[in-house]
Amino acid sequence: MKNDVTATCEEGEGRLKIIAAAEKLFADHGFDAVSMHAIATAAGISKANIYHYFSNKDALYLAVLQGASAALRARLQEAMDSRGPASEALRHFAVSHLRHLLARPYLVRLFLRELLENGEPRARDLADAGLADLFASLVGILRMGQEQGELRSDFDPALVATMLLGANVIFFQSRDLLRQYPEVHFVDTPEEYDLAMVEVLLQGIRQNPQDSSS
Amino acid sequence: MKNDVTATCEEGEGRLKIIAAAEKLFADHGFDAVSMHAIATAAGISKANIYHYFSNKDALYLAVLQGASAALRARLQEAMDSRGPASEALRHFAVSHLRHLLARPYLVRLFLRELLENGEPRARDLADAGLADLFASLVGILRMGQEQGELRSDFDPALVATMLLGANVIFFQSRDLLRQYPEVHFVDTPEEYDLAMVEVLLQGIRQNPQDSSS
DNA sequence: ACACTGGCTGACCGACGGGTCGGTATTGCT
DNA sequence: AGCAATACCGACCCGTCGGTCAGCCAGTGT
Repeated sequence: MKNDVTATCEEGEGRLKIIAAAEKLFADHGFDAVSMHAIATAAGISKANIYHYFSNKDALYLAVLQGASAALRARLQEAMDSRGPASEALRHFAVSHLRHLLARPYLVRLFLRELLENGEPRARDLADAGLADLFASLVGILRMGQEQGELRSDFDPALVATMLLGANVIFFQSRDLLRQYPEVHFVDTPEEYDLAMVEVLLQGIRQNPQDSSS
Repeated sequence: MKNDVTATCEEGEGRLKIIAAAEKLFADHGFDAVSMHAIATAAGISKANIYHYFSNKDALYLAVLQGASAALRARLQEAMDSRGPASEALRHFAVSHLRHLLARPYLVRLFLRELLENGEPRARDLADAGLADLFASLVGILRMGQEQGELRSDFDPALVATMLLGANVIFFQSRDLLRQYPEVHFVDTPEEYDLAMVEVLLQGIRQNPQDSSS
């Protein structure tokens, strides 16, 4: 025993290689479509060796999800600190959120997969908790904006939070698909997309009497 | 041969039972997690009998997807005929779209699953085509509204179409999750959600000088 | 009565899945 | 050096997978 605790979760070079390989494969193909042999090969080790680190396939999957959850939460923490006016906070949140989605596509797809699952719970709670965090923080921003009079108070913060999250998720999820349509020109500029999206949320799209220029 | 054509695709009682069972199972658990035996049991027939109707598992899956695609497209046709002012057309579209999503949750999850897939193409194109239809029709409505001066012309129709679709999809996808939060009270009233959502899109959420009452 | 045909089945096959076992290479401590 | 623990592997076990096959059992035309 060279150090105090090894049973927690950190350290372990081989472990990390396994998790990294499994993360990508699970995200790309789903739990059942990925064999332990495939993971082992991708990680450059033998299948039996995986069982040296993880008791079974579910445990490995859970570890991957937990790692993903921790990573995403950590990175999204930045998006969640809201300072300044609500409009600015919203813009910051949206752009930051989308950037993190795009930076970790495997983890995100892992989460979306879990959200779709209707059979084994496996790690639903983890995915749920992640989304709930985002949701709560967004609602907080909006409510603050309402209390300070910057935003109208006759709309449901939860509704707008859902819309913003939905806009980001669908952008992430159907980006490749949208890319095939030439009339869509925001596919490769996520920040632009998000800024315009937040602007629509903020200003609305209906022709307003007082602004008709540009 | 009691009737003219049997080789096309319709009719076939056993066939339909198989497809119905497979549809639910595939939507709930995904392609790889569902065994032919499970489908057979759910359909109340023997596994071998499935191969009497479908050449293999992929063919069955494809048939399910095609059926789903046809069903969804047919039902969504109603949502896509846009008459009247753009605002009304949008409301109609959104509510109708969401209603159809909620009425056929299995099919929809099947599609979302396919959209997530990154491995075998299997039936990506079908799912893609379905989404593209919706997208195109929505963009059409918005563009019309712009040309007729009802909507501002400085926003990207594709952007707003994406937002609306995203809002509906995320509502569908995370409905159960949202239900656990008491502050969210639109979970069980999809029409209300969609009307409010479209209203936000149309009117915006920023405090406008000219309207401050209710 | 007969054969024939289409819906249907249980028994079966090879392949591959997750998981185990016995054993070896490597490391680090004394 | 000796020793124990760790990291790792090839071979194997057994259940289940997708898929096949020979045949059963209605119905039905002759």
